[in-house]
Amino acid sequence: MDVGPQLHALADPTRRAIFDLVRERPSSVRELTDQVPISQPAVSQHLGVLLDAHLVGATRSGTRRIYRPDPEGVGMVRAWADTLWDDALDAFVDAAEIEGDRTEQSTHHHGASR
Amino acid sequence: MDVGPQLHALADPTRRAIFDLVRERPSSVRELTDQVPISQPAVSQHLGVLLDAHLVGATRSGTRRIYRPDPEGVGMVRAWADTLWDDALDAFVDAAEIEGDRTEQSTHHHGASR
DNA sequence: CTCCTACATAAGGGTTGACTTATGATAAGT
DNA sequence: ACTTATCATAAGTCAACCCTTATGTAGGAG
Repeated sequence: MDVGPQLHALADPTRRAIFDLVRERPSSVRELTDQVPISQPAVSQHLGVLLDAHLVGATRSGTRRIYRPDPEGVGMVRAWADTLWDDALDAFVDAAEIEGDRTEQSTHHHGASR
Repeated sequence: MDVGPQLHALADPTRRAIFDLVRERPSSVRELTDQVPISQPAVSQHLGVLLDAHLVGATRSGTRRIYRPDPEGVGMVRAWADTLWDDALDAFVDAAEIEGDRTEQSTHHHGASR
């Protein structure tokens, strides 16, 4: 599962702020621009990145475009984060062992835990 | 909860690859450098970013430094991702309602606030 | 039809970021 | 003590990125 586009999109603070606003309430570009200290084209560009990452979706309503969160991209991020958690938990157990064991390392003693 | 540093760190593909290697098995800088197509200083710089984000920790073993995953940063990412999931789910339900309701138009032309 | 609002795209500038080579610091081996 | 191996930091280069202003497209309203 490649979460590259999603992580890239969410790495930027401004873009994450816009994404949070969309999560609070589906909004038009105009509404979002009014709540963020950047220009309207900048907001549209950020929304484009979020759109490519399938983190938000758009539905047209007259001349306006209502952006809302997209479960697809969000679900990918959540699944990926859970994978991180599981592996990190194992590593944490290993680290606890090393904690009381780290004075005797000699050469190769890499006991992989999996 | 500010996951800015964590997301910034994990957004870069090379850095994410290094992080995955560390998760598979705690490793020295030398070992990581041998498995990635960049120079040793570049690897050290990436590890510095991951270290600042508390995504990895380091324990010294002689002249080597063994890097391993840090549950603190990883836990923050997981908790944040779960928040995203919950909120996105609610928003998804709301979006379903709006689907059959999107013609609503207020008579005022300037009342944009929550 | 004409005007106005909403949004997207294009082009340019300033900043951040990732990689390189060169060098310094520390610990182990001979 | 000298050398070797491991890792970090410094300085410089080049591409990616974010924001800006300017312009184009599309859909109501008069």
